[in-house]
Amino acid sequence: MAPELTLTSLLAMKTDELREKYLSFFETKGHTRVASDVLVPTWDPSVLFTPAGMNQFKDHFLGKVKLDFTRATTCQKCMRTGDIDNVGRTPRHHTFFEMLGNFSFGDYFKDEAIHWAWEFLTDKKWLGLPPETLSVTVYKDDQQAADIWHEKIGVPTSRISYEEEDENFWPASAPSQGPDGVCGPCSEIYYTAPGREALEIWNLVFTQFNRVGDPPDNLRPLPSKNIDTGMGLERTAAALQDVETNFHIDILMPIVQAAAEVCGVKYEYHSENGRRLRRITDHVRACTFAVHENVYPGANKEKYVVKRLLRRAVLDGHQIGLRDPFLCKIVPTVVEMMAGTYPELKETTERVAGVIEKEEANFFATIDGGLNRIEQSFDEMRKENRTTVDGHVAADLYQTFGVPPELFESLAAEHNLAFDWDGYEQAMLEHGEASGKLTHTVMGSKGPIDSLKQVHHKTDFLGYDVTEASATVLGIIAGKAPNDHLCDKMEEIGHEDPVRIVLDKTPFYGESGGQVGDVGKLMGAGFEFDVIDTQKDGELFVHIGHLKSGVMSEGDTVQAAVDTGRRDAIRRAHSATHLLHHALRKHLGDHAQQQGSKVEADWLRFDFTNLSPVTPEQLAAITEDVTSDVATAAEVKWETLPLAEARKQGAMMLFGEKYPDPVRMVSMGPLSAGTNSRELCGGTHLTNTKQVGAFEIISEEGVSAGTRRIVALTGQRAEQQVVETTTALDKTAKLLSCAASQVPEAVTALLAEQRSLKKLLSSGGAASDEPGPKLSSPTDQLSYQQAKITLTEAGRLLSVAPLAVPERVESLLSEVESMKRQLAERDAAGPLSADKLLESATKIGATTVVVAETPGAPQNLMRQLIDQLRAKEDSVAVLLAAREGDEKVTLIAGISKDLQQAKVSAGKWIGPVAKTLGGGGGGRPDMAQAGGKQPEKLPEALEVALKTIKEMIDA
RNA sequence: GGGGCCGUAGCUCAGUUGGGAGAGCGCUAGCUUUGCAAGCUAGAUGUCGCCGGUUCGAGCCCGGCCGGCUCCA
Repeated sequence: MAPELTLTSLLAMKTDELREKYLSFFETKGHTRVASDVLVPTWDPSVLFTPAGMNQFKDHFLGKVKLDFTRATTCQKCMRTGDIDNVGRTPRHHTFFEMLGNFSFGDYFKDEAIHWAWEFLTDKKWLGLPPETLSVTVYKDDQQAADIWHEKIGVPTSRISYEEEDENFWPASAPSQGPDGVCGPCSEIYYTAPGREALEIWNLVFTQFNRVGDPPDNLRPLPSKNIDTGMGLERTAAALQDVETNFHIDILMPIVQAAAEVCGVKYEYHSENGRRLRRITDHVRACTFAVHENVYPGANKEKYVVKRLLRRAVLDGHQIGLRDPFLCKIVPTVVEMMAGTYPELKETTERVAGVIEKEEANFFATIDGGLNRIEQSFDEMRKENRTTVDGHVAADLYQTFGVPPELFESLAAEHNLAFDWDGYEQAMLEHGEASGKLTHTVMGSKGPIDSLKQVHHKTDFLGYDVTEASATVLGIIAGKAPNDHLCDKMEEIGHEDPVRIVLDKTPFYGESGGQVGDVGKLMGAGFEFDVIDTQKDGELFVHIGHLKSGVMSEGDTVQAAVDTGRRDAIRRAHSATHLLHHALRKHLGDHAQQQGSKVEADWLRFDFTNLSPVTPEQLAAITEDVTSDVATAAEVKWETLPLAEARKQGAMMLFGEKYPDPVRMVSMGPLSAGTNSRELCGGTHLTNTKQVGAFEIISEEGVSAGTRRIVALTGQRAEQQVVETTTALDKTAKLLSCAASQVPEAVTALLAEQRSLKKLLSSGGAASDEPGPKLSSPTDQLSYQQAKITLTEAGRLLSVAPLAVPERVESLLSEVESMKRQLAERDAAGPLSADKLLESATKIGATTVVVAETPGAPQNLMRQLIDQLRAKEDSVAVLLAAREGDEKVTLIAGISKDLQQAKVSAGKWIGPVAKTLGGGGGGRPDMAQAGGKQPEKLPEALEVALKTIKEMIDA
């Protein structure tokens, strides 16, 4: 052998070439090449990201779906964040990576899997690795695999090792520790390049057991055995290209270099910056794919993971010395490197970079704020002479303000302070506990639904064509998970927990694609069942509800009837959703893609991508568009056609949705603009847009950064909304006695009047009669759209919901009225002044005592008068009282400094006075305030005031 | 889904058993200077996020809602 020659030829093996070779090799072995599933499989609630190649085949393995093929091969985009701390530090760890795999669903097993793996690795036509560079491991009890490797393939026993269940079993340690369900031994293949350590490149999983309970004898053979293998693309490429880390392979090194350039540093493998650049490379690649699939950084679930990945990478940049967004500049390189296999990335490069840039800027701002908080914390530590940063404090700062502990630590080091990582970890653990845990659904779990799936696979959906049909009861499930169970029959009426019924076919729509499930009735011989919701579990439709009368048994024939009134309302809302989507893209641009939607009876919620709020004018234009689309009476059609054909016709496709092939395409048009709406959609629709009836947008709001939400109504609910809006505006106009169009002006004027009255009252000035703005008589007619904008505008001015405007205006008017009354009262009592008060003063020794009522005086004025009196007289005690309406009295007392020194207190003085009035009060020694609820006792109270101050001064 | 923090002048924020809404920057005017930067003096600007409760009295206490930030799962 000439290793140099081999090496040279291997060096030419590019990553893209390896991927292609793998897939075509298994195609020659009868495998169907299946495209990579999405990275964020929203169809699978048990995971946030696709963790392995087998994920998209879960149901295939479990026999829950009808199989179109029994052998498949894929290159799957994957993401794992479990070992996130190791990324960049070790040669192999990634968050985002690609996994090559071949799968058998009850088809071939161990023998073929091992033979083909060997052939692919060693045959000159494929990878052509020298056999002596390969070694394998098997599970200690899997002599069958060991025999195949040794006797059939010819691997010497010296290169076959036996491993424990924690290493060579899937799931790890399943035999002794569980979980129950399908599992099996694995066999790993290692490659040892000249001068390098052995590297695991391929794991063959032989799922052949069903685990039932604890050992012994808990592994039962599966009737149908499966093969699930995984070859790490990056690590195998690294081995073939003879580089020391995955990050140096042909598709990753250019990203590392781009990162180095953007960060303005030189890339060195063994350096802190080297680790940082590799981490940046990994994270920006992961985020590019995630954002491409419309998963934006956010507060929940996968969105949160994306956010955390981005922030980690930004923090690395920050510690390198960057202060402005930079990750976004690496995105084009990522796309360039990955576009060979994933050309769709090119279509969204700009948007992806934009989203990343925004989040980066956001985080730099968070860091800035954090720096101040960290400095404050150092100040406190200096005061208390501590030299170690309290981990709990750091965790608190992180949890509350997002201050990264790494940042805290490095600044602490600069101040020569230690950092308590143990305390930090502990605090974070406590926080995790406090935040609660999420229960994961275990693969291969044995719920009653799963048992049904094994037998029946699917319910036929008839609801596109009919709303009533005869069907057979396949299963009745009662009780709450995990204690739910299948029943042969049920007769209990009035049970509290809903029962779930599975039928062989049904007109009921199961909740999916944002559309809620149908309600209705199942009727059979002598029984009646109320369906309150319909859900889908896999391809089974589950009718949830209550038995109303009779006895229902498995195998019974039922007449299933959907509540058609509600169904029609849902159809209106769903078709209107498509029209709205279409109009949004026309007015805002093609980026206004659906992010999520919910369709109920005559009610719809639509989330879409848009960076800024939609203006009222845009909303009006969008509403008008939809309304005229409705008026156009365009035909609504649906057809089932191949995915590729639908794409060609320009159907809108959404990420994160798993489209079957063929797909169902819903078309409407031609619409008012002459274009058509085409969406892939499984929902129920109208046959003509005219049937939508009325359409009304009732709100537009932000739901997370870069995403807006519109809520709208259709049919009667929309009409009712129109009436309510019109009525509210008319009522407001009447209250303000102005024309509807002038409501905003009138509201502004009213607010101004309220403000100036408030000011007048508190300043003690005289009332002035400013005429309000001249408004025309209430006769003009507004179009509905104008009326809506007008009312919304008024609502904005008053900071209340549009429909709450009349109420708010009414209360404003009455407030203004009462202030005017108060002003008038004060004017009637004549002007108040310190001199005038002095006229009624009495003397107690050297002290001037003023106890008086100051009608209509607000608190502020009373204080001013007291201050004036204190300035005029050397020794003075003042107590003023003013009625507020018929039920309240306000008292304010103040005394001069000499009296305070003589231990006289305004607070103590005012107490008994307030008590006389049925109130209480207090304050500082020099100035006190109190109130009472019985104005009629004011004269008596003033007597008490005089008496009390006399006693205090004399004492 | 759950935890924490924040919402006070145009901006950044302070507001201490609940008792006169503040500072700095910015803004306007005047003064000073040959001019600029700046300096001095005076002044204006607030539904204290919204709604309700407790209280004689709430920016402050309690409850609900809205908005923003943040962490955990």
